[in-house]
Amino acid sequence: MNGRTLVAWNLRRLRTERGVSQERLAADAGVDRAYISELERERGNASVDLLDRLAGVLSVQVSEFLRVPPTGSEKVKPLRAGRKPTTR
Amino acid sequence: MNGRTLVAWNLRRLRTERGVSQERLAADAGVDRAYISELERERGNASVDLLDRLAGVLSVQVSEFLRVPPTGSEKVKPLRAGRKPTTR
DNA sequence: ATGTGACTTATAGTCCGTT
DNA sequence: AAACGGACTATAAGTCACA
Repeated sequence: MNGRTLVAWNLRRLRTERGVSQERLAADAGVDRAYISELERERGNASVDLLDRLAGVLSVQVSEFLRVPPTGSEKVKPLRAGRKPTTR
Repeated sequence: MNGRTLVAWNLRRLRTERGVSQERLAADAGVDRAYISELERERGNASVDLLDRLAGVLSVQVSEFLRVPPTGSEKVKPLRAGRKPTTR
């Protein structure tokens, strides 16, 4: 998984986790809404400085953007038939 | 510690650990030698794609570049006078 | 609320050199 | 081998209108 994909994935994850819109995030970080959209679709190639600003707004470490997603979370894999998982 | 500083620190760390010159790393990653120098001195603001290429050459995950150095390794702090620390 | 295209401007990244 | 500068070129970053 390359860096650009990681950024896209994590950015969208962190943003939606917080229930904030691209518009809102963009405004808070002082970037353009269209660019956030591009980053989340892997069309933009963010600089470290930009990641820094976004990390600040989202209150996370910059490194969060390069975190590798746990296997199985990339595509929301359909569960294999069988015993229903116990609610942890 | 901001992203740019982390990249500078980790890039130099990973490169020197391997005993490779800026010139050599630059050539292998297909980037300019002068730019590697800038990155290590926090003057350059790398893009994620570039970090990707460097990570490839250095055989590490991209996230390595944003790893926070262990406390005490930033400046090679002079030891406080007193009991000599036991070799762990 | 997000995606996209067309456009501008700032800067990432190159290439030449010198110290 | 690395820091540093200047002049360049490619593209990140920002703006806007519209689907």
